[in-house]
Amino acid sequence: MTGNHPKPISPEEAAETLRAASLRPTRQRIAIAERLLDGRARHVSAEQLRDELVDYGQPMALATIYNCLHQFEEAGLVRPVHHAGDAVLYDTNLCDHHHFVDVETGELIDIDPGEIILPELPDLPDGFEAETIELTVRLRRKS
Amino acid sequence: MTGNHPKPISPEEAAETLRAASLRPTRQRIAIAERLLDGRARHVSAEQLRDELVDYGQPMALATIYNCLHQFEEAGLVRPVHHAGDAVLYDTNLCDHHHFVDVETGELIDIDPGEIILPELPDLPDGFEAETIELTVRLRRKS
DNA sequence: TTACTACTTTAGAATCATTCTAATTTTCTT
DNA sequence: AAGAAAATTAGAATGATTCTAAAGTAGTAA
Repeated sequence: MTGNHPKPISPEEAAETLRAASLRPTRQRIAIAERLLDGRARHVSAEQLRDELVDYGQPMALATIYNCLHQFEEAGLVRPVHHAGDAVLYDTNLCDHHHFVDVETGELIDIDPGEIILPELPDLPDGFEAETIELTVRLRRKS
Repeated sequence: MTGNHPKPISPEEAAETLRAASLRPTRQRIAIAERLLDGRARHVSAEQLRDELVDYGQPMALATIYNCLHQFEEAGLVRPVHHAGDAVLYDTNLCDHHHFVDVETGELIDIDPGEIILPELPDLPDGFEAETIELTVRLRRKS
């Protein structure tokens, strides 16, 4: 329902967000939170994030990045998107929203939420509840 | 638009379908076509298909299965679905349709097409054309 | 602060789906 | 039946992700 943080985040804010999520504010988690939870809608892979952390002066083990992304996911701070063939992308936009996918590059583009009126939820199979609903429009570059 | 074959397929029909798609009707491709193009809506991974082919008495190299699935895909005989984390599933239902995804198992269930009225396509980014549009409803088993 | 315990990070090995390679086999055409 | 082109194959290679076990760090209580 809600979920945009439209402003950048300081290390202190990052630590606070982590504590609120019951995650110890370690150096590594703070650095990642600063990068990802600044309110911009982004789609990053673990490897892209690693490169970004290197540039930012906070290199860390890839395993740590995977660990943190999973913990952030469980805490509801990011959301995985599995569309393109290869790597999972982590989406920092927590609002229900939709994606264009460039089928050639795997790149994701958010669809302006104002543009889409979702249909009503179909009847769900018994014993299940809906977690997310997402429209995906696969795009190909015109030749 | 169209695409359901609501009846089983014989080796001869399979060969014919392959020829129509400019694919040589080899033993392996025929065996796969018989399994996949019988009109049932299915979602199979390469490994599941291999197991099925073993049961069917037509074991073949996994590389061949991947090759064939790609060729079938290019020929428009099956469609890949990339939702669950791990393996790509090949969908034998070529009609535009939508999926429930069990987030725990990765299993796909077709959504009854009558249940969904798709919204209008949003404005596409310049230079792109839409290839497919798909709604995904992620489900979690109620506790 | 100190000491303790639980939690984190880490490098590197392991895994799993998928792709590649180079050699062998099969199909199609003559 | 023979030759050329295409397909299949086993096994190696790749790439994303996960696991493991050891070393480091944070929170806590005295």
